[in-house]
Amino acid sequence: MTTPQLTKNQSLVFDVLEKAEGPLSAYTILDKLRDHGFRAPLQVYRALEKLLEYGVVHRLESINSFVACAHPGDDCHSHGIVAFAICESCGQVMEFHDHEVDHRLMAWVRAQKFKPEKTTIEIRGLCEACAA
Amino acid sequence: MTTPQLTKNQSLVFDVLEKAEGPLSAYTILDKLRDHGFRAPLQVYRALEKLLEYGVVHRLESINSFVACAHPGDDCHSHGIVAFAICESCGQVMEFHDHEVDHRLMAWVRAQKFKPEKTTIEIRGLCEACAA
DNA sequence: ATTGCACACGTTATAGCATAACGCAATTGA
DNA sequence: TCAATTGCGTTATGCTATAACGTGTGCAAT
Repeated sequence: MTTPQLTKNQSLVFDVLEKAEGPLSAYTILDKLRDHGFRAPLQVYRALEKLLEYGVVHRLESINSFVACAHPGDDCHSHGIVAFAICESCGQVMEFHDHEVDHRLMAWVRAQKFKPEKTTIEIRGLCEACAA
Repeated sequence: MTTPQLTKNQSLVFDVLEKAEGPLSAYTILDKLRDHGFRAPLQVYRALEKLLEYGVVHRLESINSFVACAHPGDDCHSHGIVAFAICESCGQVMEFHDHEVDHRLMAWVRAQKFKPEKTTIEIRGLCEACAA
């Protein structure tokens, strides 16, 4: 799937996420876009919904926040399962992929005849700098 | 770590979760315990906090819900990373462990000098029965 | 050209999830 | 006895997410 041209709201939300140091909540995004005419949460959530669908933004379930995908110009849906390491001190997020992990999880899923739609892997802890 | 004697509120919350077919939200638990004197969310959240700490209950981050651990009498913290498959149709949850997945994730973490505190693996989709 | 549809958008209101801050009571251990 | 800890109850509040309504625009089929 290729990413279609973004609408105005989608572009604004995406730009905010791309320029951010770490993940942002929908309401934080809203606050950053008030100067651009945003007034209500739905304006953010609707844009996020599309950006998630296009695979250019990820949702971090464990902290109710969103980040721009670490692979600019690419569709993350094609990389298999995406895993995240989230520093609880500085908020930095590292995104990675491990095919062996994918393989093991998919093997389990297959054995159970479970039909996966969306898989979340999130490691919360301290990054190297913050753990020192 | 062994599980200490549960307090009254902790027991009530745990019993509700154990008897439930699937995961419950904190507010659902609250409603089920109104007859037992529960009046406020904090009564539930405080009990859950302890039950999570004892490892007898898990939090499902992706659906803001809680389940009793599938290994009665045991402390799940000792099983390594716990993974969940959550059926989005019937709500059923399957809990499993895969040491190879643990190993791969811990290898990555180690290479990055990241210090993990809590790891979430959740697969949402359809169980065999619901996918048919 | 107009009708019908799909989609993005704006607004208001509401639902659902979680915690802050206060105070009280019981327990424990120095 | 005193202080520290823990559990509990209550009120209030904050954060996260969606429902439901209506508007406008572009575009394709008739």
